[in-house]
Amino acid sequence: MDKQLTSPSYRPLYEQIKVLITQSLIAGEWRPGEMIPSEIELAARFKVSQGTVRKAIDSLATENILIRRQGKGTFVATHSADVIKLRFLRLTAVNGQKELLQNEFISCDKTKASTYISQILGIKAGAATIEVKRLLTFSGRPLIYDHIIVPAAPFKGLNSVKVEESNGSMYSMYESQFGVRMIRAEERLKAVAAEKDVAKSLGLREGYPLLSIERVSFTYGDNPMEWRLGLCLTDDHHYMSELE
Amino acid sequence: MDKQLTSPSYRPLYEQIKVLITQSLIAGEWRPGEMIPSEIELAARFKVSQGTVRKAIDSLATENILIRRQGKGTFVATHSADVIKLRFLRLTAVNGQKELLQNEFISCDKTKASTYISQILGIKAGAATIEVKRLLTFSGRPLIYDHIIVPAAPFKGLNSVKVEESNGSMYSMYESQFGVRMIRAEERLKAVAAEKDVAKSLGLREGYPLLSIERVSFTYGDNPMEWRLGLCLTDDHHYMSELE
DNA sequence: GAGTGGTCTAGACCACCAA
DNA sequence: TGGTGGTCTAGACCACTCA
Repeated sequence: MDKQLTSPSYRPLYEQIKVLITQSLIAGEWRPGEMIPSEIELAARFKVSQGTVRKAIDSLATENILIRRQGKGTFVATHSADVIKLRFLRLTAVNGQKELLQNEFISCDKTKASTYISQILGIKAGAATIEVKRLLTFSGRPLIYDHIIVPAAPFKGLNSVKVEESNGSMYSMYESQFGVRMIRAEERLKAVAAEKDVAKSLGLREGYPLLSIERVSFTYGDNPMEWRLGLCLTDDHHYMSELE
Repeated sequence: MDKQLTSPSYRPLYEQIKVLITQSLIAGEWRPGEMIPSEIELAARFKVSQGTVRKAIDSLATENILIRRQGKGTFVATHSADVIKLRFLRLTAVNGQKELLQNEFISCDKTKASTYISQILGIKAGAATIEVKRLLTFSGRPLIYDHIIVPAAPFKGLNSVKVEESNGSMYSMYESQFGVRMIRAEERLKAVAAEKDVAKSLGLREGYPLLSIERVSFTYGDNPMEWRLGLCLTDDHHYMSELE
C-alpha cells in the first residue's frame, strides 16, 4: 500500500487497517464467535506487512472487540461465551462466593423517548423506544431492580418473551436476536434512597440506601444503543473498580 | 542478551526487560517526572534490539508507570503534574463543572493495625500504622469524609502538618516526601447510610445515603501501601466508570 | 539539524494447537 | 505436521520537539 505522501492530516497505516477491519465487523462479514482470516491473509488482502495488520488487531484486541488465541486464530468477541457472560457486571459478593443469577421479568412496554433519553441514545425526542423492567436475583435474593430503555428501530420484535428467554443476559440476546453487539459502556454511580415501588420489589423499607448505576452501552462506532438504570442492594455485595 | 535456551518456563525477552526497568524505578535510578534513557541507549545497555525495549516500555506506558512523549523522551509518571493530580478521583459534578477541591484536616493518629487492615496491607496484626481523617470539600461544600490508613514504617515522619500541606493530594505528598509512588488502586463501592459523626461532618441527617468507596492502593511490585475509606455525598456528583 | 519516539517492512524463529 | 499467533531483529523512514 502506498505510503503517506505529505497527507494533510497524518493517520498511521495500522489505524486505517483497523477501520477496514471494523467495517467488515459491522457489515457482518465475520460474526460474533467466528474466526477472522489469519494475519498473513489479511496482510495480503490489505497489501501491507503482517506487522501492520498485527498492530491493528492488537488494538482491537485490547478493546475486547477481537480475541486472540495463540495457535488457533483470532476471533470476534461475543457476549454469549460462558466465561464472559457477565462482562459488564461488576457487582460481586463480599465473601467472593459464586452465585446463581436469575431474571425476574416485570414489564416490557412500547414508549416514546423523553428529551433526556433521546439525547443519550442519539435519537429524536418522542421516537419509539422499548422499556424493560426486571428484577435480578442472586442465589434467590432480589438484588438489582433494572430499568432498561432501547431504541425500537434496531430492536424490532423485542418483547417480553425474548426478555424472559434471555435469562438475565440481555447482551447475548441482543447479539443473537438482533445482531447488535455492545463493545463498551459508561457507568455513573450514586447512592440514593429507595423509592416506594423499588423498595417493595427488593423487599426493603422506603429510603433504604441503594447503589444507583446508570449505564449507557455502545456498539461499533461508539453508537449508543442502550440506557439502563440499575438500583442495587449492596449490603452483601460491592461494585469493583480498577484504577490505573 | 542470550536467547532462551529450552528454559523450563518460557518468558519473553521484553518481559525480562520490563522487570529490569521496573527494578531501576524501584531503586530510584530515575525519579518521578524525570526522563529515562532513550530506547536506543536502553537497547545497548540490555543488549537487545530497540524493538524489544520498545515493547517493554509500551507495556509500562499502558500501565501508566511511564509516559511517552514523541520528540521529547520517555518519562517516569508522577502524581504531581497538575493534569493528573486527581488521577484516582473518579467523582465528578453531574453538571460537568470544574470545581475547586479543598482539604479540611480532621485528625492524624498513630495506631495499630487491626486484623483486617493487616491482611490488606500485608503487615503483621498490631503493627504500627498511621490514620488520617479529613474532609474534602468541592467549591466550599463538604462532599467526602475520608479515613486513611498507611503502614508507619515507610511513612516515618508523616504528621498532621504534612497532611495539611498536601492540600488534598496525598499521593503527590507520598511521592515527594517518602518516595512512595502509587501505580494502581482497587476500589469497592457500596451504598450505605450515614452514621452519626460522618453525617455531622457532612452536614446531613443520620441515615442519609452515601457512596462508600473502599480503596487499596499499590506501589511498584503490587505492594499494598494505603487503605482508604471515602464516604461521599452524591446528590450532585457521580462516580464515573468505563467498561470495556 | 540533532535527537526522540512512532511507523513500517521483511524475514527468521518460537510456542501453541489440532488433526 | 502444518497453520496460527507471539517474539525478536535490523534497518529505513516519518513526525515531533527544541535549541
